[in-house]
Amino acid sequence: MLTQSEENYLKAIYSLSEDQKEAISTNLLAEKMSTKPSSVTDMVKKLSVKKLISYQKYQGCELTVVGKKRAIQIIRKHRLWEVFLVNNLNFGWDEVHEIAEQLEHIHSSKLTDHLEEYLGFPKVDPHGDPIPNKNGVFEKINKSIALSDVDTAVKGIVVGVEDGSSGFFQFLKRYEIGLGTEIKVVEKFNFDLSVLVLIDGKEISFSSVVANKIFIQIK
Amino acid sequence: MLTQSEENYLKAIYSLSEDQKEAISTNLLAEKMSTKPSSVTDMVKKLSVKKLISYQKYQGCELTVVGKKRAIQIIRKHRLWEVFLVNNLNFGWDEVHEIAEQLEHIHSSKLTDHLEEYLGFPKVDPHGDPIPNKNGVFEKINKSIALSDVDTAVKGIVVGVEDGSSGFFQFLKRYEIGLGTEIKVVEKFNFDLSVLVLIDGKEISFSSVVANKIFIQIK
DNA sequence: ATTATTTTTTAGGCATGTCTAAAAATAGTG
DNA sequence: CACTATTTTTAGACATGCCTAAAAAATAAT
Ligand SMILES: [Mn+2]
Ligand SMILES: [Mn+2]
Ligand SMILES: [Mn+2]
Ligand SMILES: [Mn+2]
Repeated sequence: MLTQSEENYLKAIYSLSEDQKEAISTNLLAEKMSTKPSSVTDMVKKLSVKKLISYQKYQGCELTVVGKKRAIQIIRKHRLWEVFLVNNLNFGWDEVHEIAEQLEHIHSSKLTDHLEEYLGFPKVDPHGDPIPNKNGVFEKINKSIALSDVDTAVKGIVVGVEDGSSGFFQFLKRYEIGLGTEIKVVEKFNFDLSVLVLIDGKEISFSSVVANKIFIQIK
Repeated sequence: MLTQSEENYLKAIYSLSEDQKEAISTNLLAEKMSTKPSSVTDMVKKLSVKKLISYQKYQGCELTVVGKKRAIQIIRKHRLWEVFLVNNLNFGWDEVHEIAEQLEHIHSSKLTDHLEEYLGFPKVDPHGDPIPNKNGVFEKINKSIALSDVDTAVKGIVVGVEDGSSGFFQFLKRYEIGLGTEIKVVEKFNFDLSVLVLIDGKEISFSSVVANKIFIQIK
């Protein structure tokens, strides 16, 4: 049985591995976990002994096949609970992440599977992220593109946002942006990487920080 | 924010306080928590500093008003989740306790309240135990009586069972006993405190252990 | 190739929650 | 009222997960 901390490390390593093929460095993982590199070293040693990651001193770490499966199961639980909170308990999509961070650590595969069935085997969570099935399989249908990478004059609909701070969700709510919102890129400014977009007839300027976190699907 | 361990101690103290008016002794609490008296001493000191219990060396402990409220909120969550698991996720009443032991520690009063509403403000959990409302108020309608205390020839229907091991639930399932089952006490044996009962036309002998855990309502 | 910088690990410490063994306090008995 | 038995607390230890400060290794720069 893994501790919550161990599970959170596995999730973090998995998440970072999606962005890069190479091993995850101690410092990068420390950053992600909001902790100190020395703490990370302690933990990767432990996870390595448990064969959940491969780790060589000074060489960073990578999930083993078993470790990756564990990570995906935790993500599965996280996203299923988020669906439940939004669809059934009337939470906003901006309120569920923190609670799901707790619920993802409940140990009962039967619970997870029954919940999935109860929810009608959803394919994506409220933020547009795919939900792995019982066997850890999920489609990376996310051929979405960050607003910052969209060409001028191109439009699309929001299919995902990066799991971020509650401040970011507040921001989205303020501008009435959610899954399905249509956004058109009007102009891009190189000097500060900001993006001028058109939403529901209104022009809005997004900073590069925001433009990097909103993902749209074109056509 | 309380740790899971602290919350479990509060629950245990509350539970023991229902059976006795006096302060809860260190040994009794250790027994209930399946831990050692020395560990209990450590914890009661901590809870005392936090003003959740009153505690004087060698004199046992009692919940403060604040501590009692906390305990009741945890019980509220436990029972609401049990209702959800049985009513919505198709779990059997004998399978939900362990999972609820985990779910009761999720910190979000909004979640609890939304769940309660979603479930339709249930008054009792799947084991017949009352569910406190948002303000910690609940009716002790449990004028039920343990089988061991029922007089000979008296009959009633099962309205509750003591939260016990999964072995106990297996036992109940084997004899097809659930909420609503009619049981008649045929004879009581003083030499071993066993009870001979009649269920659905069949005579069964219950040990005193079992007779103490099944609660029926008469007439 | 040597020095400087950055990254990573080690060493030692702290808080939580548990344990065993021993000491202290309380309760029970004649 | 002493003496014993039980209960409870203390002392010291261990595992987990985190920290700071210092040492060691790897990487970059001169
Ligand atoms: Mn999330
Ligand atoms: Mn988490
Ligand atoms: Mn229960
Ligand atoms: Mn619990």
